[in-house]
Amino acid sequence: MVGRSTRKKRVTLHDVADAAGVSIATVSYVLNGQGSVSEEVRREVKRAAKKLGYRQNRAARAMKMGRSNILGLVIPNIENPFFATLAQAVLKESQTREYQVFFVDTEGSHKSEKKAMQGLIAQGVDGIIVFPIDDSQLRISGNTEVPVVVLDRDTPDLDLVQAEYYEGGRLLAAHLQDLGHRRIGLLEGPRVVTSARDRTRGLIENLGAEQSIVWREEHPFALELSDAARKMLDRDDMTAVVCGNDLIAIAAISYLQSQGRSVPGELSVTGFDDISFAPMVSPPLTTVRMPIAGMGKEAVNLLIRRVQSDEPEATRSRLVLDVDLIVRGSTGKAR
Amino acid sequence: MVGRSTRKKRVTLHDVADAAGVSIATVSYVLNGQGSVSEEVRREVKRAAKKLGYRQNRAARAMKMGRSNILGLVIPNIENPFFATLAQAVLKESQTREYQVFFVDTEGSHKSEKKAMQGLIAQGVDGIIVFPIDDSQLRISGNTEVPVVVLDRDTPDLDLVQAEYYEGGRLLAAHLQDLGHRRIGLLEGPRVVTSARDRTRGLIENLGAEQSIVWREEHPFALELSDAARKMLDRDDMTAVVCGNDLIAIAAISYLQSQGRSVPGELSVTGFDDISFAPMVSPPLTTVRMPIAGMGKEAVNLLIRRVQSDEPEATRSRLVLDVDLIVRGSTGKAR
DNA sequence: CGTAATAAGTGATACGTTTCACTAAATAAT
DNA sequence: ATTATTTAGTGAAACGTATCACTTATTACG
Repeated sequence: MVGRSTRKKRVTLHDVADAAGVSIATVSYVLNGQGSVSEEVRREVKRAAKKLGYRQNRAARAMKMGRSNILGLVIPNIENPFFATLAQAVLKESQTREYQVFFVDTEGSHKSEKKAMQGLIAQGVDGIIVFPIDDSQLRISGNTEVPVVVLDRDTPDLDLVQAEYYEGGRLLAAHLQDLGHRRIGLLEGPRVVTSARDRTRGLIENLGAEQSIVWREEHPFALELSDAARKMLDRDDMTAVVCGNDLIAIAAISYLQSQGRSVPGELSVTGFDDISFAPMVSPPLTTVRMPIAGMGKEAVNLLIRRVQSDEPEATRSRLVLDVDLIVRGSTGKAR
Repeated sequence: MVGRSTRKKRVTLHDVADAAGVSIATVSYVLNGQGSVSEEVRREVKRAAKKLGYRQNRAARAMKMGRSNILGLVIPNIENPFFATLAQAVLKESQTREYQVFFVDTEGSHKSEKKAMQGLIAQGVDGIIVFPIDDSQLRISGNTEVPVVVLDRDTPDLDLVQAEYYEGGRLLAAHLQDLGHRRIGLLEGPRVVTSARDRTRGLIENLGAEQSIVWREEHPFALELSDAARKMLDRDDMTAVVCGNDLIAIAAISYLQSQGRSVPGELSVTGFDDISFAPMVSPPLTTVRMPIAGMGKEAVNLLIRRVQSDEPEATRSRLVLDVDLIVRGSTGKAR
């Protein structure tokens, strides 16, 4: 029955100053570790602040400073485990750097993506990390008022963090060649997405002389298989199916099995990303591991550096991270 | 070459007032649709505001109003698709209600959960939605300064949104009985979590006379199977395994299959939640569908109502949503 | 000892809003 | 014609913080 909720008034610098018998300027200096103030007073102020339960009013601080210590994070779909992992990394790194983050899930809508960016700027974020839906409106932020770091999609003028997609495609080509696969079906990601195109290029340009793509079909990065994809998967002229990402691969395997076809006995299937579910499906997925967490972390670092340096004209950064081939059970010797 | 990035000064009410030849008070009234101002002036002000590209400074507004229009969302692990879906719903509903949300992933750490709540309050959020890791420190927010809505975990004094867990357990019991399963293994969720206990209770208290739990093992809500769990799954005295949630079920199926045991031929397996992957694993998962999105949405509504009504002593709400049994391929007749 | 430099601390201002209290003009009521 | 009411608009005071410019006391320097 002690502390009956909802204290009416918030404790302010003023209150602390009164309690400690000093000026509010001094309190401010102490709490920010600035100015010159004796050890004695410093201790007393800290004691008073703690005792009264003082908490900085961030809104006031943000207004005074012109900086909010808030970042914006815009992603297409948090239900995709890839983005979940990415978001987690971004949040974690932001946390340790003392930034809070406004999170927006555009659910794949361009309109919502645009609105999100606008909204975040209006809210006064210091910077934005965005994983665009596709390449179609890269210029969203052409003349934006805050620093922006773009993930995955190559964008003129903006800082970029991405991975070695081409190399990932190459690794898959090599792996399938080792296993003796000659006729390959391709369930590629949206062509309007740079990173999807790069994977495909990496694959195709590194196929062995005897290997070939017997069919290819564009498919969204989602768990629900399109009719066209099903039709392709029903074909019998391939021994391996390369999928644009793990979600597509998982859906494909599920469909193939439902049709009574064995993976990898009859067909090998590969994914891309290595999301957390990849090892848990049956059979476990052979895939290309993306440095997802690393991308998130680097994006935050890049952005904060940009936010804190006042020279906005610093040259644009472009960070490209390594990928690895992870061989699991969904690929095997070609029959 | 038109708008060379980084405008130095932000446009303020002052600028708009000057441009429109009125006072800043008038501008404020117009932009907020308040006060009494002639249609003529109103138009002129709006025109000026648009022309200058005025954007409200939320920090200043928040300071003046004592409200930020920001909510906090605290969840244990965004990589769990359950939480991803939940987060998505919360974000979406907040968006439409014109709130931004600070997102914190505690990654299962109690310390981080506590810190998150503190941090959010310090940041000046208007309210917090929290899905606690477990019941251990419900009192995190006993005498908090902002409204809090708790998801899933029953907490004294705080608004609550949850689902019919007990009923979910009952549905599973009935389903397994229909299929003739008599000897059931139980891979239950953490006992320290109310909702996990309720599922188990619902199951056990509604078993038929001839049914029994032949073993039970506590297991975290995660994709990685514990050694103890593996040991239990190796046993041969059960015909069905009931899992605390879908993640555990997916992991269990994966393990069983790797041991050469067939699901549902030899063993039936059930999950709980109906996450997006549930239908895509092989075999597709029989599970209890949680109204995940509904929970998120209701939580936001509850919280905003609480935030906007200044009577904090309103009686505590408790919202319990329905669940459904979803029968898929992972359960079959007992052998 | 006189002066310069340093240390410790304070008052006041500005950040961009919202809103209260007020004026001045116009209109309505008696 | 006087008074009361409404309408349109303004000035100024907060909100809580950070920090500049300043004072006073202390120490260092030659």
